[in-house]
Amino acid sequence: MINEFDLFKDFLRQQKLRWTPLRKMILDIFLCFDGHVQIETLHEKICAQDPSIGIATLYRTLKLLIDCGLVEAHSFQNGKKTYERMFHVRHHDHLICTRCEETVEFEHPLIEKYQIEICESYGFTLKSHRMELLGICKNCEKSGDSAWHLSKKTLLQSSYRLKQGTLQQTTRF
Amino acid sequence: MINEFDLFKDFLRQQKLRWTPLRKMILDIFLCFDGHVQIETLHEKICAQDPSIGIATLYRTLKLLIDCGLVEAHSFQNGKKTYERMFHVRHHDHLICTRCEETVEFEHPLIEKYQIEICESYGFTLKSHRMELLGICKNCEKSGDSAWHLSKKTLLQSSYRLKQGTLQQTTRF
DNA sequence: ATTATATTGATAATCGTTATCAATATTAAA
DNA sequence: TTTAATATTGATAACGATTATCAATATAAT
Repeated sequence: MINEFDLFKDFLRQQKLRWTPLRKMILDIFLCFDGHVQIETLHEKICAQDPSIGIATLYRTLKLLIDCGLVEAHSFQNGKKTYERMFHVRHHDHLICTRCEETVEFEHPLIEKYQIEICESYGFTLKSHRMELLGICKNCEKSGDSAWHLSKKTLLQSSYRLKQGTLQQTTRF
Repeated sequence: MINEFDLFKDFLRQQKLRWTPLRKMILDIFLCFDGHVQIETLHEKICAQDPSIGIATLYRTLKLLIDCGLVEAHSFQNGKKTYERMFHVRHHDHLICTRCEETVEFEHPLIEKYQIEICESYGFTLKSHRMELLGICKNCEKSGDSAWHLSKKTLLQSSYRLKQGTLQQTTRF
């Protein structure tokens, strides 16, 4: 049964690139993680094994892993990307609380089925998908906050900082 | 019937912020666009009316529009964000070609229904969702690239450039 | 062996986005 | 109205994640 390492090796050979100890190590460490990993996290774990490894190599290797389909990159609002294993994992989607950021993974076979139908009707070949349900979890709902949930950034704008003392009153009405 | 301008005005008043001609103008221009708009596009159109307006104000105003729920930001792989109108528009999801980035909007009532069920079963209150189906559109499928679809970035890496002449052979096998 | 090519780490560059700041405009208070 | 307080704005510096560059080294092909 083919595994990630074989697939990566094949890919590299086809591209006339090289299967190096470093690339093996990075793939190895990447596969330790489930779900979405950030570069930072990977880099820390890699440095624990060998601190001499540069961040550029990590980015480069991840790009190769993406190109050969083992990994998928996702962009988030904070400007960072996360990298997700795409081989030998059961697909799942995310339910995210927008207040506390609690995340629940779920899957729903019927939704998947309709996704395929939709793609076909537009002449697309479905490769993957991302579905995020954004809501408020039970706990946060109970502790009921303001109607406008301001971003931290906005709240910290200079003009807001001046009236920091009264902020609480102005944001809940 | 309440409109975007009233809603924004209300929001600003509640936050003790000001309803200025500039903010009106930016909202006005933003609403000219359907679907996803990039900062760049907005800035061009705004500068056509008044070239003295700084990009920082545009970012700031967009953040306010996000905070009051009129706009939603999406992050894309190229590191740019797009801004999408979220009021008085029918909700839709996206079908995206990962090769040419062509985007199709669609909606599917049954999927929406299941989403609500899922949320309820986890005790979440659904506020919004994002669903992106990633695939290959008909055109790109036809022009059939290699099994490994290399990112432009990877192809332009220095080591690849050296064998540029033979690139075509090495990438399709 | 010798040559050609790929890999690596260090670090500079890039680029979208944010923060800072001084000048100006607006609102509130007197 | 005058004055004080606060918000807005534009220019531009700073930031931070990612990428490109380059010289040194490693690996493969001949």
